Amino acid sequence: MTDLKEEYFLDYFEKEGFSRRACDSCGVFFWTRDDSRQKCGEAPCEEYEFIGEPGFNKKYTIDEMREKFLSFFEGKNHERIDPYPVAANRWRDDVLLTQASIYDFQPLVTSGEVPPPANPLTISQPCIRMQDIDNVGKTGRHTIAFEMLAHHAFNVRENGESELAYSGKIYWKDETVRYCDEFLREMGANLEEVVYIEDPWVGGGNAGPAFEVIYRGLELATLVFMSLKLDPKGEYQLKDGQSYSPMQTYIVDTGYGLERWTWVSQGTATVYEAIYPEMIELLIEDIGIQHTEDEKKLLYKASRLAGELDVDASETFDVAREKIAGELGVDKKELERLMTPMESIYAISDHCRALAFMLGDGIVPSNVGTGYLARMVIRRADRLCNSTGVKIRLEELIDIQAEKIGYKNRGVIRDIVCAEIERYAETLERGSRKVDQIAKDHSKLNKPIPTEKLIELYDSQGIQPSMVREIAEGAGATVDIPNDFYSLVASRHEKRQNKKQTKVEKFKEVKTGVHKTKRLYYENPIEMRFDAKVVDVIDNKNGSFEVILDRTLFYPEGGGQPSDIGIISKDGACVNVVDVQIENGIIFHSVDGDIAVGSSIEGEVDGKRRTRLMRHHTATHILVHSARQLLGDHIRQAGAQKGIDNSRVDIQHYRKLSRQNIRDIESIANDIIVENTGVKQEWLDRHEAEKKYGFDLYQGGIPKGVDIRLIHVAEDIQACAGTHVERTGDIGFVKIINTERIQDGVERIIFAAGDAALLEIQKTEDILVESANMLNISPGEVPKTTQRFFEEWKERGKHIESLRREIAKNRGEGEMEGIEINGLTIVVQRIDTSMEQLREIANAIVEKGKIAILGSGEQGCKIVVAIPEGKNIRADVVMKELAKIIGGSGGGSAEFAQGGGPDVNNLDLALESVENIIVSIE
RNA sequence: GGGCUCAUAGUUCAGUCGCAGAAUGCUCCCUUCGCAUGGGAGAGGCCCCGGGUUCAAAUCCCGGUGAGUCCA
Repeated sequence: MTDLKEEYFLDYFEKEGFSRRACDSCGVFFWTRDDSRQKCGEAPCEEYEFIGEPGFNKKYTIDEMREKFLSFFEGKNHERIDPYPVAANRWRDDVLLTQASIYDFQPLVTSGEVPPPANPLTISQPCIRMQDIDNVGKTGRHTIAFEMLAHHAFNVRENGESELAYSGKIYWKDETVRYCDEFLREMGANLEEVVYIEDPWVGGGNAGPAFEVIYRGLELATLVFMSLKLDPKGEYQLKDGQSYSPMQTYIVDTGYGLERWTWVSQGTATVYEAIYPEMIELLIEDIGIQHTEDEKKLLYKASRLAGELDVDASETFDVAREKIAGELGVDKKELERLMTPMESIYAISDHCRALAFMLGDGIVPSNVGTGYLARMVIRRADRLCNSTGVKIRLEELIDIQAEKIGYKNRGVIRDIVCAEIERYAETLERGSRKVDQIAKDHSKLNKPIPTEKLIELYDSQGIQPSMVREIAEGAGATVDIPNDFYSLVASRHEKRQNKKQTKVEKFKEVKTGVHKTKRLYYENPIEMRFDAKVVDVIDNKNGSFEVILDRTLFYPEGGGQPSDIGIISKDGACVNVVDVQIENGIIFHSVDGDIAVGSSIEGEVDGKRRTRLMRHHTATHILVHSARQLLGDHIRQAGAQKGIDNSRVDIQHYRKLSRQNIRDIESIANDIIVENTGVKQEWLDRHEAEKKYGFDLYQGGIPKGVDIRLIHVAEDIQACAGTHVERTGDIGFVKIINTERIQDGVERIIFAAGDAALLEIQKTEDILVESANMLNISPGEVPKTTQRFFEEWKERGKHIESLRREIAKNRGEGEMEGIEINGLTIVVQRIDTSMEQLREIANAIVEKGKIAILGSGEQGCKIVVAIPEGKNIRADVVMKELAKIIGGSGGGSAEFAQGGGPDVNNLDLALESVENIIVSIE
């Protein structure tokens, strides 16, 4: 086992006269030009030294700094790349948000499968990191939204396998550190004060040596040399306790914090004041904060000290704040009064910028995935605005940031925020009613609201414990919020089951020499017959075989399109193709009979089925495109499944689709079909495609490979591997059958196209006609008549009810003779009628001051016992005795009991026993 | 993707095997010049849908639908 120590001894350091030292304070190793340096230089080992004393030769705005960096590296032969969306799940499915520039190139570029868009390259990548959300505004340096300035170089080892998509060495550690020094020098930094800390980097299955670049207390950049991959047998053991071995590729992964560089150049008290001064000013004015000169000075000093705050390290903000107050010699309460609103303003500014990025890149608030993260941030910002007294509406604040970034979909962003705030207000309203109820209950009992209840309220209603306390105190109940509240919530979720589906390695035994199958279905999508040679056959030993052909028209399952089926025949004998799969470019035909390797065969695809699938596939593209035209650019496919009879496609949208929306989407889609435009396919280099059409290409998943296949339908372009009709008119027409909301922010559209659509319409029409026939009316009259019938039905129900009551009353008041037992008048009767009727009659008898014991032999055997108030006998006790006789049971209150049993034959016997029972009870 | 909670009068909710309830709104009457208010009477329910258990289900169990929410 080795560590990475020798990796840090660079020729560049030697040449430049750096020396390696260990920090007196924290013990880490670092490199410096200053022989007298004792400490690593990073907070908390040292204070921020640039506050009040800008560290560069000029103050930069965030935009100027970005441009400075990118053009610097362009000057060093790097190509400038456009930023990727912050929603990383638009091109990779293992993460939700973009958290670093290297995310843009994972996993396909870093593994060497796909070449980088340029090499070397430079980029300013917007990122969102939710991990630090609690620190935002308080530490002076944390933000959830930031831009990572970066330059990357993708290298391949000399003995690297030739099959990788790029090759050779661009540059490695010495050049990377030199670039960093040069850029710092150009900015006017004092290189004597720059420190390179050794800090091995580990993440996402990769690792490598890395430097943290520290200048005047602040980490300005991280230079990562990704060169290792997770390997249980690897020779390097790193800080995560895992073993790593060298990768075929080795990659320069740098990250320069745009906001921090801007901050150092300005020397403001916090990073926030450097990056969005206009917004902070706007908010201060809106809230109406006016600080005296003394207060300003105090805040300034406090901000500087706050750099040491870090919830991970210090126990709580409370403790840290006390320390600051002590150091400044002011009252903690007074300090809080000044700082809290400012901290809120900083956090609001940051959250709004994060939301502008998220919503601008098409994230729709939801209860799952990135949408959930967006929802959390919106709610947090909304709470901050309310508690701080911000009067400007949140959507306006977000819009300011969105405008600055330059998003075009600002109308939609505002609408999303409005909808989300509205919804949150409803949730809070609902929640506070619930809490109020609970609080009242507990204050009556004089008990505190238990923690268990708090957790349930948070988990299932989304009510913050602090809100529970607020409401509860108003209602006179007490609440104890445990310090580890959120970990208690987490432990409630811990019992997760890790049922990872391991893909059956069914095709493993295929010899490596087999070539990729030639895919004829792309060239001839309407051809259904073809000739081919059998390349290999796998016997599944259960009567089925996997046949590999040199070429095929059979479409393998993929992209939500089921596989083709059909037949393969040889000399008149044929086998059925029941399933088709693709693995590494080799297509496997699952058949129900053996065929000799090397034989020439004729294949025939089930054309009717395939035609329907193609229609549905093209219709899917058209529907998504139509929804996009109608509702906005945030509409994105969130999943799809093509079928034979109908298909479904899920789209992202922040409001429930209205009936009108559905009709509009339908008509736009059918207009495209009537136009009968051509459906074109195009193979394009993936980076070129992304550049040309954006990441909206990847609606139906992210394809593999260097070249990707694009499908053009009208103005719509999507990366897609499926089979399509040749012209939109071939679809016939498309009909939306139903829509449902499968998650917040995701609507499922179920539709049919062509003859399948006709069948679906006929089906619903049949239902209507059948209904109409039953009512003896024409279909057009169904709604009106049904309405009338329903009203009448209710009316009659009520009428019958009142008649029954009247009958019961009459019977109860009638000539029914009671028997006298121990001074009680008891009416014992068998009336074979419903339970309801028995009850009514019994009630009427009770009204007269008599006891009623009534039995019915209808639907089994029922008995009701009713006793007027004040009689010294319990109805439920009598009932129990009677029930025994009829083999059942019963119960109720002292005044009214019901029961029954299966033995109808014993009913009369039971009623005859009443006298004995009552006597025995007494 | 996983977990939790909820569904009852127009609305907000209580009820938790045994007669379908409250508050509010609505209609009418009384009080009042009128408004606010106060008093009285009344209408308003496939207790979300479908199965099961039970003598008996709004209530318990299973499935579905719809809504809310937490986590990855």
